[in-house]
Amino acid sequence: MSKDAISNSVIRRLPRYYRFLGELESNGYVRISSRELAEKMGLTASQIRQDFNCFGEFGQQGYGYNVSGLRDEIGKILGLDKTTPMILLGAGNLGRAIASHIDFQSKGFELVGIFDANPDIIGKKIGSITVSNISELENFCNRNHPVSAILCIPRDSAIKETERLINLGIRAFWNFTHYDLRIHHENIAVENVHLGDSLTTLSYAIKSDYPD
Amino acid sequence: MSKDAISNSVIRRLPRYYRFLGELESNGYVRISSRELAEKMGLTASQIRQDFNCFGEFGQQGYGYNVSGLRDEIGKILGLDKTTPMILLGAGNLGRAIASHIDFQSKGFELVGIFDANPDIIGKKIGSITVSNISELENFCNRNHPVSAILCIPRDSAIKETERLINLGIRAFWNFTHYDLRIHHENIAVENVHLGDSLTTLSYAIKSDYPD
DNA sequence: TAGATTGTTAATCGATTAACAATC
DNA sequence: TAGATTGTTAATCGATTAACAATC
Repeated sequence: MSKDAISNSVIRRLPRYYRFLGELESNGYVRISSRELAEKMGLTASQIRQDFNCFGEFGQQGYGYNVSGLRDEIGKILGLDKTTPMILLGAGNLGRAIASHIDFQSKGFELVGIFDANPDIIGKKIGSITVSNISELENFCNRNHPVSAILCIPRDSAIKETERLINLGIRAFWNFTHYDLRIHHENIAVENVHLGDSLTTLSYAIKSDYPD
Repeated sequence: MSKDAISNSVIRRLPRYYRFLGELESNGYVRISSRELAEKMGLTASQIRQDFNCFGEFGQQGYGYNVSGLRDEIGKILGLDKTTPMILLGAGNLGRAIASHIDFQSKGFELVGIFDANPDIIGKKIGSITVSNISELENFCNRNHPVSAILCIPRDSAIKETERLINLGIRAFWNFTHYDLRIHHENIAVENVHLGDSLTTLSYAIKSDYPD
């Protein structure tokens, strides 16, 4: 908002830059040129310089970029320097796996609550969090003010629960439902993850290679 | 290969068309115009017609598209009319969730084997499949000839296991490892899924909205 | 200073949108 | 036949790449 709107293509590359710079840092790199980074990432040096220049001048002519300095800058742009409370709806197979597999802290979030409707699951612990009855959502949100939510619930309940969550102050959705969330409210962010679409793309890749 | 190469942007939209057409079909739609489909999907009618015309003439002037006919055509393009055997490496939280959560059949695959190195997991059942010791991989592949693999293994073993799988005839990877697989062999397909990057993007969206 | 590499402008490429003749 | 909507060409827009002057 402060600068001209950054294009979506650039934003989507930032997490990958952040990851690569982290690896370089662990491997002892102190500086890196756009040319060398491009080689490692399979991009062009031009693109890398254009991307970084959307946000400011992070490099130094004749030297390149300071690896850890650049990583920190990108981390700040991505908002990884602050964490935001997040809740999970749906503690089935996928929900449980997400809750235990993802490193929320390093992605700018903190998982603070897990909710489900199934009595067999309510009360069980996932990591350090006890699964609550989804009817507790109102109480919980009024007390703890989470601003983001993961949706691992059945497709059919997605629309209804989304509306409910928006009314409770949720402003960002990480959606694993088999349903394309398209929010018409202002200032609400949605990241749809369609694992099925991803696998389907692989089917195309493998089968169109070897025509019969 | 038969036609001029289809651009990646088009391919990535096909699974979504396929999903929407399936829903329309369930809801009793027989025909649909590009204009109406565009509205429902949040695209332009132009784009939809351009996309479909990459593969042939699926519509009829003055009428539009036959919903189930069009869906079948796209299914065939995506290779969903045949299934291909797939194995899973790594039966931790995420691997188990993928194995039980994904409908492989409808995506053109059949899950035929699950492998892990952890003795606590080997021998356990996930759905109808018993987890095998990863040392059995050679035997299994020589007997069953899977052509695709899901990687839910730790980052560090990804490179080594990928090489091993390629030698065993695997031609497509669905990669959940925190590592960008870039295969230099010909005719090997990779679909990298970076859940962490997806969540990181959401951090950006939510935090850049409200500058401090 | 000379060499290296950025920041940035200009050129190219590809993808999306608009327009319309063909045709059901 | 008249109306609707496709298939397809042309125009626009945006993203990537190339080039180079600025500068460390």
